[in-house]
Amino acid sequence: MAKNKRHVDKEQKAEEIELAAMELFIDVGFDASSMSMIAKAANVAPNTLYWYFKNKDDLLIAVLNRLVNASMKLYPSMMTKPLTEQTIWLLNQFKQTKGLISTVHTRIVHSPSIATWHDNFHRMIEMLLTAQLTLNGIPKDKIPFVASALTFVVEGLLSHEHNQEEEQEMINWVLRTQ
Amino acid sequence: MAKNKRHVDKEQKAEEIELAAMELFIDVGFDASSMSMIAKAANVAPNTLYWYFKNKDDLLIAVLNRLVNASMKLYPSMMTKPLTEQTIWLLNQFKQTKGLISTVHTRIVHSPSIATWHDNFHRMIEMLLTAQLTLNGIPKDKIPFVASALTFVVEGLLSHEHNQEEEQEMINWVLRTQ
DNA sequence: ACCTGAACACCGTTCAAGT
DNA sequence: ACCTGAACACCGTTCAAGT
Repeated sequence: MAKNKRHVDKEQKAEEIELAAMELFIDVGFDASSMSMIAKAANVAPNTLYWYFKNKDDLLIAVLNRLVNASMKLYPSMMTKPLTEQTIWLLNQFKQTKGLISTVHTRIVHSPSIATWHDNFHRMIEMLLTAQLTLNGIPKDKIPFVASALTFVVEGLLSHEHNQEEEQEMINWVLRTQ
Repeated sequence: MAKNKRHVDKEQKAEEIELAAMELFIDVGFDASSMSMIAKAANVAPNTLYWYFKNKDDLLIAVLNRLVNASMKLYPSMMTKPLTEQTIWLLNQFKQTKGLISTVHTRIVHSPSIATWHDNFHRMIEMLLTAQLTLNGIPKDKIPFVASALTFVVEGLLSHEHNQEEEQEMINWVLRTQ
């Protein structure tokens, strides 16, 4: 049906825009990626972006979801590995989007939708960690604490350069807690 | 001498601008504080700011130095207290400038002077922590590690809401490491 | 429903001109 | 040396008009 085809086209166009935005956000950063640049990369007029996304923050959220989904798709194959290895893997996944993490933190104050996204993201990570820490025999009452500590260390390692040994050492140190 | 008086006036005007910028940066954030708003608050024309500061990032650096100096002026009275208490105090000092921390991290990529400032800031914190950890009998070879961990935990506690007990617990945990 | 040209208010910054 | 009015190129976003 024509109606269905149109729907598919809309999804496709939105995807093109999100992919163009994703590349620019990662390569040159959120602030330096103007809506005009994104539009040009997606072969549409600048204001066309506003047909698909309420504003630039909403486009950022779409891109963030895409990145998280891509990582989560790969995660099942890591799930059975040791927790240290899993954490290092997660760290490296996030490293590719280093810049977007501080962008999210900066925009939380001005954008309620970014704030909500950030909350949900941390809730998801917390659930994932809680499940894994339980499997690894961490005492139930210590889990929220270790999950927080692990989050802090990963974020810390993301925003300050450390070599691979130091990263290993810090992650192991958190996980040795009991 | 007239020459000297002129010099004093220049310092005073620069101070007024920095104080106006500081208030706005803290209250509404760096991005939301336009150069025009800052100029109005300092009773000068917008382009006058560029006589005193090369650009908006340089004005940010001046404000950051002001904030750090204000904290460091209070620090000596804390120096003799237990390390846990010192860290909590430091955490609370930084809490007032929560937003500027992620601003700095975001701008590092685009501004070499912000990047340099950030490096120097962490070098200073590292030195301060190294001295204090030594006084507290932490083994010499463990110090760089504990200093990093403490930095990560403080930054983590700054960007994610935690209650006072949790803050205490996390800081104690890092310091218990040996 | 989907897309665009043109415009809007604003941004950081520069420049020529004034004292 | 210090300050400004006016302008520049750009920004995110809106609106009226087209298909």
